[in-house]
Amino acid sequence: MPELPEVETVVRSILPLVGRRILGAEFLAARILRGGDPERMAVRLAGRRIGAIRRYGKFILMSLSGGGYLLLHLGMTGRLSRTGAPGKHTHAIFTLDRGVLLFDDSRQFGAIELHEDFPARVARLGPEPLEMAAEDFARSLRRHRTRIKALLLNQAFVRGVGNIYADEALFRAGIHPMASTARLRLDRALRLHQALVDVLTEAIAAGGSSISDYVDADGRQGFFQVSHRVYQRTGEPCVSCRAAIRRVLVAQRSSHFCPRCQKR
DNA sequence: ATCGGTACCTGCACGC
DNA sequence: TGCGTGCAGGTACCGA
Repeated sequence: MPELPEVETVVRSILPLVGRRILGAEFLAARILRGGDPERMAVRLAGRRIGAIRRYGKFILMSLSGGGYLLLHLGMTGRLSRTGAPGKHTHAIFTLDRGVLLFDDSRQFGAIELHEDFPARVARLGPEPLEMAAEDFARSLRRHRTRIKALLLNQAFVRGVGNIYADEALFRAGIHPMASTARLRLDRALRLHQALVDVLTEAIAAGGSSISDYVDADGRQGFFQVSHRVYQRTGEPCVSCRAAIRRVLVAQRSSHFCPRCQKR
């Protein structure tokens, strides 16, 4: 589900939680805590107030009173909800002084962590693509030796790009997903940066892509999926040249591209 | 230090 | 109807 635009939309939908106090927390699936102890974590959370809520790539970071951070990752199928009742895949229930926050995740790839210091795994992420200068993006890109699709998915290169927006940006830039980064000419690298900025900006404005069941914390769907030009359009005509969209595996991930418009 | 492959989990669509 | 297969927005870990 959630890449940068979806997580950004979710974060905006939970901004009303800033200033709320956590009265209690209940964790129903220990796996989501990644080794953390449910009981101890609940005790440590109780009584703390939610401060700033920020997105770092695909991570959601809430600062807490008394120092420390609650770190959330939605994985593939994670959802936050401020409304509705706990269901089959509800793994965490935060009871607040006003309202509630539920964490649902059918595939359990998501994570909830409590850190007393700024989390190292967040500090290790690459820059935000929307805050990065085009020249820095191009320079960094050409230092790597891999296929461009794999690099876009590498969160240490830029943070927040996932399978949908990698494919969509590559299409807009006319670059084949298997193109070699080291041999990509400067003008094409700069064009890719612009394509990435454009597609992410448009997707945020659309509230993200709702592929199967993605919704924000208020249950609202995104509608950028109707603007996808290649992602999951295998066999359909290219919006630009009518050639059939193809699908190949790059770094074990489906990659959708136009064989005529996108060059290596 | 980097890279590709695999594992982790559940649900769904599809063909037989 | 049921069963097997392949696929799905994610990251972490392994060995090369």
